[in-house]
Amino acid sequence: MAARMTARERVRAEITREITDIARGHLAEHGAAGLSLRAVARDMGMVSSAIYRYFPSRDDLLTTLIIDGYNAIGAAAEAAEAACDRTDYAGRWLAACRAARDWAVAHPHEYALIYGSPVPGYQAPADTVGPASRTGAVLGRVVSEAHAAGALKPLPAGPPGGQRKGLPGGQRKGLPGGQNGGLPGPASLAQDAGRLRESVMPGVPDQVALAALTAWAGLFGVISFELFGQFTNVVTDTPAYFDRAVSGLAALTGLPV
Amino acid sequence: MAARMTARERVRAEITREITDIARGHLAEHGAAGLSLRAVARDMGMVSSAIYRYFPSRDDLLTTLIIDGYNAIGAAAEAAEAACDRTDYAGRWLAACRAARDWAVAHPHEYALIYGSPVPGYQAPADTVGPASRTGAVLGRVVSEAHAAGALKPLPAGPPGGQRKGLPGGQRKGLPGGQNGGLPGPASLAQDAGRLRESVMPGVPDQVALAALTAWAGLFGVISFELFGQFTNVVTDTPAYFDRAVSGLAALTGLPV
DNA sequence: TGTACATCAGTGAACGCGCGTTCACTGATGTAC
DNA sequence: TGTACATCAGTGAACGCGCGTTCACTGATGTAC
Repeated sequence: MAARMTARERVRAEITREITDIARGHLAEHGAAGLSLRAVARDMGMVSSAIYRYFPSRDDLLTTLIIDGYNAIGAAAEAAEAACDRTDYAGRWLAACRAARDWAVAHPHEYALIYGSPVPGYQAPADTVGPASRTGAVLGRVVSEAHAAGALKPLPAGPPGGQRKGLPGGQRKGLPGGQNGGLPGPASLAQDAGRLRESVMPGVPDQVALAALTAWAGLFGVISFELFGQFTNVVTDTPAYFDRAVSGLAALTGLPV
Repeated sequence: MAARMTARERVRAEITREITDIARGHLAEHGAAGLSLRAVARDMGMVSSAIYRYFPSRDDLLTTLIIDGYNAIGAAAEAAEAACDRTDYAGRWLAACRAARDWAVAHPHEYALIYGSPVPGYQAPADTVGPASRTGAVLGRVVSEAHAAGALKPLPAGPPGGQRKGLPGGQRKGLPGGQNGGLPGPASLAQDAGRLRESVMPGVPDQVALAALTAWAGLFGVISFELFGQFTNVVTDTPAYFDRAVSGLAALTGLPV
């Protein structure tokens, strides 16, 4: 990216990009588990060992693809949201969600790589967490700005005491008891909500933060169901259904839909 | 299962079960893409070609595991829901959701096999669709029985005309125009809702059917986020958060939470 | 500007591994008379 | 109850394939003086 680059450096950057592009193509054909350095090398017209000048191992190539994927879907959501009227909070929410879905539909295997089953034997390094949070951060910003502007509808109060009445047969696994002074659910949830407030949703109440978290997970549930085939023979007009679904999810947070 | 079985048939059933059990174990260690007939045969103390007496190909073994997985999570949800007071609709919903999550947490790789990224190169045959719908059917039954009993809160009316106002830049892909007489979204969605009514949610209004669909997708979004690592460093008390989340999703349908 | 040396990209062979599937075969178990 | 034949489970060898990674190497490109 720096202006001063030797010819060698420029060629190196170019070839690195070419490798990741070809790897993305293979991802689309054979999935993450089928991504092979040898196959990429073949498509590059190189001998397989030459790839090791650019990526020290297959997992490093995968990591690059994962980070690129998170950045791409995050950037799409950011750009769509940024193009909206600042006071149209529901519009901003919807735009971000649509952008995420559009990217996913256009790049189903990259989507599966980042939001699908973990790749067996692969451990995501710490560099992925920043990019991974971009899309959620967009959604969080919309909610917290709506809250700051007083544009959120009030939510119905949560269940008193936080923990629901038990089921017959008591099949809920107990929480590690007691360290929050007898109200295990709420205290720990308040901590989680506090962390969300600090990172992506400044100023919002616990309830709103947790609802936004659910809306975020729900968004990707809907996208995954569409892409992974659960909606086959169930939803035919997926774009129309998607708009409905994410409007419903937005309502969980109090956004005026 | 029939009472009359020859010794040979019983042995065959037993060994078939043993193969799937071992295969499930391998799934847990190496993921779906790493499931190998040879490895299963090794663990059985058989030569690899012997497996072909029981499964004609690797894909058939995978199909069996997929069907078993759907049946297992569906049966868990059914049993938990059946144990509840029939008029406690929110309790029935929560019980089914918790059972689904508990099963998923206990069988993460089987869960990934059925609700994660599609296995590359594998095409799910028609036998999977029945079992695949069991969990959703439980949730749908709760909602439709609650509706029949008049226990659902009324939902706010959907957006008039169904289709939201466009985004700046008009990035929505157009629906194939016109065949529903100018209101593309709602008419097609009404069809989808009608199909849901016929299959799993008799008697409910379109809006409720679509909301239940979103709640269903949202449930698995939350489970997937937990299992696939998206909640790492975000949610610490996952059981407590899960209860909150699925209560929120239930509210989308009008269930009294 | 020219030369000597260091750095780097790419080669080609090899290591050691695992995979799905086919095939002709041996024995054991079941069935019909 | 006993025998002849058919069915089936499991064997062992083989086919043809692909994989990640290492290593000593050749040339080309860059750098320091």
